[in-house]
Amino acid sequence: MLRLSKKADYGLIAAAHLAHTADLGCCSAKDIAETYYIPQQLMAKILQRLARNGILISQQGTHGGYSLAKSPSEITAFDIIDAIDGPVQITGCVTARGECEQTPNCIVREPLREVNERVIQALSEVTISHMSDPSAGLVQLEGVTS
Amino acid sequence: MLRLSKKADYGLIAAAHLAHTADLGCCSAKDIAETYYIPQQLMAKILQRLARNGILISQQGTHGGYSLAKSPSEITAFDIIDAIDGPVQITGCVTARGECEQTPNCIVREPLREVNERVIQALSEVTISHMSDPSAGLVQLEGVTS
DNA sequence: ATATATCCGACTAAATTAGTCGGGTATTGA
DNA sequence: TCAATACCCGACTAATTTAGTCGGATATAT
Repeated sequence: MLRLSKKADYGLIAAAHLAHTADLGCCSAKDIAETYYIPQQLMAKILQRLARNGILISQQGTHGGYSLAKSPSEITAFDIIDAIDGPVQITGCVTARGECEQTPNCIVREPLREVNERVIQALSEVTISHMSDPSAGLVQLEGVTS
Repeated sequence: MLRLSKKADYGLIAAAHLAHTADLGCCSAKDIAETYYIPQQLMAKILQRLARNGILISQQGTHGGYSLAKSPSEITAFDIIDAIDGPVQITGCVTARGECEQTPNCIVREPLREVNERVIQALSEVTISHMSDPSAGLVQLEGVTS
């Protein structure tokens, strides 16, 4: 249904939360999980992955936790989704070799590759600062129905 | 992984195929399925759904089959994906009421709603004629790193 | 009539995603 | 030093979604 995974959703929420509370020092996985009613261990796993991808900085030990590795305006929705869900690729065959052997005469590949890039572009235009400050909307779109 | 379903893929392929072969009269589900090595009954189901959504016209009987209901340039990738996979919504809560009860303080909803509209826009800009004629590329994008 | 097609809901199978478990390491503070 | 807290991480199970099948119906051209 062309929907983000829950994990990616949780990751975005967590990043926005960390941007919100940046001045209070770091937050633990537990803190964030409890705030948004997300399973603790799952939240932990997601934050670990974001840390491994250089999006968050982790601090171990008693008063440890996570904080953003960069300024909220330098972290995009794409970064987070890509880190958690793996590469964004609308169709299986946008880059892959070896998937479409059955359909060597595939006629939709190239146009969809371009769509894919546009989707990535859209995701890259939304930063965490957009998310932590709802009033900072994106450029207005015109005439998109549904 | 933010990927289209196979059904949607098959639907796009079928529509592009029908655009290609429009002058030869209609194609049966069997024809298309065999050409692209797609399970016949599955292809049939997909085409039925596209017909129900007014994207294809069906003709029953011995030399029946499907043909496009409109000109290839008037049918978009969005139309097909929407018909097959249901509404395009990146996050569960972009429109829904009653999903985010747990996270009433959700801070990512609005920015993601805007991203969602951009995705829809990107999908709406690709028509079947783009797909059936690979040389007719989209407007070039600049500087999107994958 | 019969062969070929669409039509459609219900079902099973496969794959993916969500979430859990268990055992580990680092850091702080009593 | 020791206990408490928190990150780290792979492997596992459960839930959900997607893919594909089955069976029986209707329409239509020859």
